[in-house]
Amino acid sequence: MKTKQASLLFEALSSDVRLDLFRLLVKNAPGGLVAGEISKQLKISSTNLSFHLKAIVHSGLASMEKEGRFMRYRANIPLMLDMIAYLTAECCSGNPEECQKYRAASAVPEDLLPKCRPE
Amino acid sequence: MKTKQASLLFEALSSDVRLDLFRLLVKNAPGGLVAGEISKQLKISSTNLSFHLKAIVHSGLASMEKEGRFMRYRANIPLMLDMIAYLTAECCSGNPEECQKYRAASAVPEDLLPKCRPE
DNA sequence: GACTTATTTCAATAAACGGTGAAATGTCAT
DNA sequence: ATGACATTTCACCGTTTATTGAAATAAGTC
Repeated sequence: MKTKQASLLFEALSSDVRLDLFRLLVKNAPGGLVAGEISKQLKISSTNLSFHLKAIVHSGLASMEKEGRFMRYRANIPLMLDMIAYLTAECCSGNPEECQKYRAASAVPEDLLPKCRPE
Repeated sequence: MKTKQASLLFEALSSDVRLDLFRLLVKNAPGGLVAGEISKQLKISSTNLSFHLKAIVHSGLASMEKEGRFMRYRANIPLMLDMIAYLTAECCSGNPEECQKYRAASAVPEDLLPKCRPE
C-alpha cells in the first residue's frame, strides 16, 4: 500500500458520521446493510447519508450493490486490515521488547492488538 | 473511546504528509525524533512540518517535549492501538468464522492483524 | 551582547469539505 | 400508466484545511 492511498482511507474515516457509518458496516460484515437499514440506526438525512456512503465507497472501504430498489453496502474488511497493517508495520523498529510493553499496558484486550515486529 | 475522538484521530492521519510523519514516529518509537531529524527524512518546508506536527500532537497521537533548542516528538502508541481496537471491536459481530476467513485471505502477515471477536 | 541555528507563529490565499433542500432516477405494486 | 417508495444527484453556501513566505521566539556559541 502507498502512503497516498492509505491517507485516503484514513480520510474516509475522519468524520464522525462516516466513522459511525463504517463501524456499522464492519459490525454487519459480511452481509452488509441496505441504505434504509442504516438510516434507521443513524440519525442523518438521506441526502447526507448518501453523500457519506459514496465517499466511503469511493475510498474502497465499502462496496455498493443494487438489490431491487434497495442499495446494499458492505464493508471491505480486507482493505481495513491492510490499512491497519500499513500503519503499524514498522512499529518500534528494532525495539520489539518496548513495543510489547506498550501492548501489555494498553487497556485493550490483548487479542485485539496487532503484534509489533522486530526490525 | 467515543466516536468523536476516534474520528479526530483518523483525521490526524488523513493527509499523506501527516501519515508519513506519524509512521516515521511509530517506527522510531519509543525514543522519538527531534524536528530536524524528521526534516531530513521528509521533504517539506519547516513551516509545513511544524504545522502538521502540531496537528498530530493536538490529536493526542504524538507528544512533544522541549530538549534544549530542539523539539522531540514521540508517537503515542497506546492511543494508536486503542484507535485500532475501536475500529475493529465489533467486527463481523456474531459471525467470527467469516471474520477469520477474511483475515486468512489477507496478504498481511497473520501476526499483524487484530483478531475478530464473537458477539 | 551579537550571531547562528532550530523551530514556531502569523497572515494570506486557493482548494476542499459538510450539510441542506429540491429535483431526478429507478423500482415495485396496483 | 399511476402512484408510492428508496435512494441519489445537483446547486448552494458557509466552514475548514493545506501550503507558502516572512517574521518572531528561543537556545546555544563566539
